Amino acid sequence: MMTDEALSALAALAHPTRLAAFRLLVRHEPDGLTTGELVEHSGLTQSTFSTHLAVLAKAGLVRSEKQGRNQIQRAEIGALSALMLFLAKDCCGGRAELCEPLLAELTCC
Amino acid sequence: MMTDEALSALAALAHPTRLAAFRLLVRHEPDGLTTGELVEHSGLTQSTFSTHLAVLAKAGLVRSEKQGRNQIQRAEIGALSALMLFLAKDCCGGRAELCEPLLAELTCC
DNA sequence: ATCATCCATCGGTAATAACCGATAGGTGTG
DNA sequence: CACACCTATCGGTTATTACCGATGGATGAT
Repeated sequence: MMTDEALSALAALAHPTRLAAFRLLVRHEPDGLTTGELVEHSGLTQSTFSTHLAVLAKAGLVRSEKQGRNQIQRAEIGALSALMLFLAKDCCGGRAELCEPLLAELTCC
Repeated sequence: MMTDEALSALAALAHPTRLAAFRLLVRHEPDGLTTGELVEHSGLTQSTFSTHLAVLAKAGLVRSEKQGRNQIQRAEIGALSALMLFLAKDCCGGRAELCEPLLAELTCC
């Protein structure tokens, strides 16, 4: 993952509405949710939420698929993994000792 | 890590200058760098960079320590780990199979 | 004591992002 | 074909953020 991709992923998640939507989508993998359901959860206007969704999509964190007249949204777990790997390499690159506690916590969950 | 903390950490890292500074600090653990050195790397004004540094500090990603008339900045690896754990729990919570590839990559680095 | 250095904060401007209502393009239904 | 529904995009306003120069407090050197 390039720095620019990481930046847009970070920016996409750095918003309450988008982070909540993304986490909700992760919990609904692999079925996904329709845009309308996400809008309801967000409490925002359909148009406002749509732009948030576009940010997530542009960052590669969410992919959408048309199903009838609904749009199914799904979390792109691979993008999340890539982002975490990007962050992890900052400390693990050459200094694995710094990441050891992190790995210990991750493997237990 | 609470959602608000994760949000401020994400927002702090979602900026080219701040992400670069943070990564640089991680690479210079545990010695740290002075604010002046970071300013040089950033290519920005001292005042502008100082506000960026404040964002990182407020998010708990950087802690500073006074040393003479210099201010030594250090990356807070624990905060990075906490953020990654926060993100990881989204997919690992109840569905460890999604995080398996991530863990495989992490343990190898 | 004086002076230079380092850095945080203030004031102000310009750019960016968030939000809404309204519109319009598709898609299924009657 | 007409109609209702779902969703993306446009136009415009407001709020937030980024950036700079300038100021001032603190520290070390002369």
